[in-house]
Formats: sequence, C-alpha cells, structure tokens
Amino acid sequence: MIEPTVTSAGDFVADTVRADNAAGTYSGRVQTRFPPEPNGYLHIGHAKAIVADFGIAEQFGGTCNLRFDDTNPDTEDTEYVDSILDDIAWLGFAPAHVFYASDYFASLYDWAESLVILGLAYVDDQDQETISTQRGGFGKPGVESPYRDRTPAENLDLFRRMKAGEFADGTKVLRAKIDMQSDNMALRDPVMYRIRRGHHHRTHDAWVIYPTYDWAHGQSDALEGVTHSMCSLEFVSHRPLYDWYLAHLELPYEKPQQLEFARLELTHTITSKRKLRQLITEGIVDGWDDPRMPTLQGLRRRGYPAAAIRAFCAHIGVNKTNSRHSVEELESFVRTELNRTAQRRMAVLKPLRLVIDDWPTADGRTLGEARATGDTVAGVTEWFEIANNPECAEDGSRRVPFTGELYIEADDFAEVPPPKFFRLSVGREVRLRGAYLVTATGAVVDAQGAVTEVHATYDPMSRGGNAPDGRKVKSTLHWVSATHALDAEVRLYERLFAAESPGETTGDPLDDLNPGSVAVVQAKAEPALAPGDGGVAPGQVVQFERIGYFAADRAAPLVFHRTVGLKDEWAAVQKRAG
RNA sequence: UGGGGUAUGGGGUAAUUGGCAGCCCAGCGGAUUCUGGUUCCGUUAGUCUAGGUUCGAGUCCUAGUACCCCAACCA
Repeated sequence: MIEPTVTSAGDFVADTVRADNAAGTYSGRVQTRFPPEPNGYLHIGHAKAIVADFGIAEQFGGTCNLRFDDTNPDTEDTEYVDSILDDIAWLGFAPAHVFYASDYFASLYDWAESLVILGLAYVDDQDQETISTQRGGFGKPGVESPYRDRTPAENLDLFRRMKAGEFADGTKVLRAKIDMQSDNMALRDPVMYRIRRGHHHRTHDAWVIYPTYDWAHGQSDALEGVTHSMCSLEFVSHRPLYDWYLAHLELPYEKPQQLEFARLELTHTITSKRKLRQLITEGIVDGWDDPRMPTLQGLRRRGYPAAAIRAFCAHIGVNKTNSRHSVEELESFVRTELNRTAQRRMAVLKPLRLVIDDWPTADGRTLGEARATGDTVAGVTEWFEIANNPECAEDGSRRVPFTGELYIEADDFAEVPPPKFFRLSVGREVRLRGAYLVTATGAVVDAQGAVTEVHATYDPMSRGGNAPDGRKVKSTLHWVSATHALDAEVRLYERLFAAESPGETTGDPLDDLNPGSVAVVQAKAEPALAPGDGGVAPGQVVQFERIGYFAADRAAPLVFHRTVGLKDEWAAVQKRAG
C-alpha cells in the first residue's frame, strides 16, 4: 500500500509486541485498530495515532482495522464518517476492515445482561448529579447507591425494560458494581448504559440505551480479536476498568491489552475539536479545510504531502512523554518531500519591472531606441528550455518565454545594496535564471522614492545563463516575461496562533491568534503555471523558485496557497544585521 | 486533597536493559551550487535535584522537585 513506515526502534509498543510474541501470548498474532469517534474531522494528532496503529501492525505482519467509536448518538454523523474514510485513504492507509462499535450493540447488550446475572452490574434510579456527588472526590470516600444491592432478577427486569424504552431519558443507568472506595475514580461503579432517545446515524431509532465508551471499547476490541489496543495517555487510569470488564466476560479471542501513548501537540497549533469548531463558527477561518487548520483536510489543501506527514509521524514515534513538537520540524519533513517531488516554476510575488534596453525589437531596433521615440513596440520573444526539477531528471523541462521587459522580485533590487547583498543593483551583473546575464544600468524612482522600474543591459553571449569567459555572478534571479505574465492570486499563510502554546497564559487559545495569518498578493506567473497541459493540475504543489512551495487551489485556476517557504539565508543575514 | 503517568542539549527523541550519551529539528562555521534552495563536511550544547549501591549509573535504591491525567449518563 505504501512504503514501510518504520517505527522507531525504541518504541515501547514494539517492545511490548516483541515480548508478547516471545511469550506466545497471542500466538504471534498482532491486530490493532484506529478508533475515531465520528464527531469531527481528523487532524494532525490523529495522524500520529493512525501511523502508530497501522505501523505497528505492518511492522509485525499483523492487521489494522478502522473502527468508528459511535456510541454517542448526540454528537456523531455520517458527514464525519465520510471525511474520516477519505482522510485515511489520502494518508495512504487501507484498513483491513471497517467496523462500527454500533455493530456490536446487540453483543454488548447480551454481555451486560451476563454481568447483571452475575451480580456485577445494577440499575441505578438516581439522577446524574446525585451519582456524581456520591462518587466522592480525590482522597474522599464514595457513597454507595441505595440501589446497589438490588437482586440480579430485579436488575435484569429493570435493564430489559430500560432497553424496551419504558423509562424516560436520564432516569436510570446501568452501573458496574466494582468499588466505591477505589482510589481510581474510574472504578467507582462506572456507568455502562444510559437512556438517550437520540437519533443514531446508523442504528437510527432501534436503541434507546447506549453503551458508554468504557463499556464499549474493550469489548469491541475483544470481539474483533484486537491484541494491542493503543490509545492516548488520559486513558491510563481507565486500563484497570478495561481489564475488569474483560476479566468477567467469555472472550472469543485472547484478551486484548490497552497501551497508552502521548498525543501529538505542535507549537503554534491547537487540536481541541471544540476550539477548532469555534474558529469556524466565529469566522476566523473559512472551514474545516482552511489551509491554516491542523485538520488533515486543511493540511492537504495547504499542500502538505501525505508522505511527509507519514514520515514525520513515524519519525517522532510513540512515547509516554507529554511534549510539544515544533511545527518547524513538521515543516522540515514537508520541505524534504517537496524538494524531491515538486516541479519548479517561476512567479514574482512583488513585481518590479526590469527593462533590458539593448534587447532587440522585431523591427531591428533595440527596446531603448524604440522607447526613446515613445514607441511601445514589444521586444522579440525567445523561449528557454528550463528543467522542471533539478532533483528529478524524469520530470523533464518546460519552455519559458523571455523578452526585454520582465518582472523581477522587488526585493531582488537595491538602489543602495546593504552589506552581503548579492542581488541586483546598478552596475552589478546577475543571472536571470536559465536565460541571460544582465547588468543594471539605472533605476526609475517615483516621487515617494520608491523604485518603479529598473533598466539593464544583457550579454547576448550568455544565452542559457552562462558567460563564455566563465565569469561568475553572485546571484541568480527568477523572472517572468511581462508580456507573457499571467496574473495569479497567491495566499501567504503564517501561523494561525502567534504563541507557541496557544492559550497558555489566558486559558483561551483564541486570545493568541495571529491577526496576520493570511495575506493575499497579486503575483505575476510564468505561463506554465496555468492549469492544463504542461501546466499545473488542481491541488498540485510546485516550487516557486527561490520562494517556497505553493499548492494550486483545487477549484480556482491561478490561485495558489503557500504550503511552506524555502529556507531563507538572506532573511537570516538581515535579521542578524538587525 | 488521594491515585496514576512522565522527566536526557534551545525543541523533540534514542541508548543493545548496569558499559564510549547517539539521532532529528533549530543554531553556528565551511565546501559545492544557474534557487542565499538542495547536497556535503565540521561544530556549539544534555541525563530534574540531593544522597546511596557499584570497578562503572541516563539506567538500580532512598528522599525530594516539576509537569500532565483522573471526581461526564463525553471519547
């Protein structure tokens, strides 16, 4: 399906699997599952879990299934089921099976009856608040429910009537009879079933009682034959409960074991579903697929390759330490992948007109001579064959038109060059990528002192970019022929959150929003940036030479999203200079 | 307040389970380069604290400290 995502050697899950294999615990079988609740879109944090779940199965020749943890009808929807399916496929994984916890509602119910008969579960008539109060607190004792000692027969009758819909929502629950004095709150008679007349996206109105996560999860694992059930660290204290349930049931396979690892957190990023949703409802971003969102949909639209996300997740591995990875590390995986795969194109984000005065016109004059007489005749057009990707010869080349009137990047010209400035200034020679060596002869400056046009001469002997005498220039600039330039809209994204840990100081991540997280500029693009043959496909990511990687919008032609910028040594030099 | 989890350079993560603290990101220096990109070479910097065991401790023991999780009929 994909190239092996090797999990890091020291990962404790792999250690556990190896130990289990050595001990013969599961007869060498390895089965995992990725269990999202279909109540939101997948984000970069889920990618870590997906890579871990599928990765460990793959590493040991096992299987990994997808299971929708759809036990709460109030929050779940097929919209999310569909997007999750889509995202997992995009990431490059193919689940062996797609299961739903709701497929097991009948089995779960039967198992619950067996616990009732064993005297290990009881129906409690108290309301939610009372039950919560009786649970006690950290270091404080719990209080047993007055209904705790109902007989199995009475409980069975009540439970069946709960299922039959005889009772109103919230009026009764089924609870496991464990230990109201346990230090572990999860063991103080946890709720197994609640009455809820929500409309379930798959079972519709067949059920009025729904299992809780704790009652459904381990049992679903057991039913499927899962061996290693990975989840995040906040479930560590639920593991004794996971084990308690399974210890009291007849299982079709060996008992699965729960293993917990730390969630992925990134700097300048949030993964809280609630907060992500708030970004949308408050209009801060356009939707779940806004390129600034950490959702897989957003990252995809932004141009992050699935292979880069996979490699990043495999690289960070699984661990039990709560930590926050720098988003720069993710970006570095994105650059590494894109450097290899993205075709190069030229686009000018801050266009500055460059006129080559000695460039020939069709009527045998030069541009300079023609302009001197007020004539706006065009220069001749020359076509250059430029490699699509110097890192990948198979990508071939494209033809790029060149004339005597071009756009170059405004930042590539300086009237007064600062120290270590290698680019164009009057009297200095630079290369126009793949075309000619040019020397600036002067600049036109407006009333505000801004450079509006640069004049230059070219060396006809340097066609293709090299001078026959072998002289070197310090800089190569990208350019776009003014007469052939296409107008493109380029959306430049910055971090959505200015703070490394959004919300750390005030408690609300939205207080740390970066007000300038997107800037839109009108750019000049070479013809091969147009959609279609020899151009770019919707969603394709290309490198704008010397600038960064940009994803063509999937719908709008000539609209580009900045995936990530190139490393910028000149920016670092300027920063050091102050 | 009780229980549980976790601590290794600036960030992240390894260490064959008691034997030379390695790798990635970032930084810095250099080489190469028709992208100030890429690539290559070099380099700065670390075992939470205090004791102890040992020829030898990131690893074992004791006592602390810090951070995270748990008192939903959410997952």
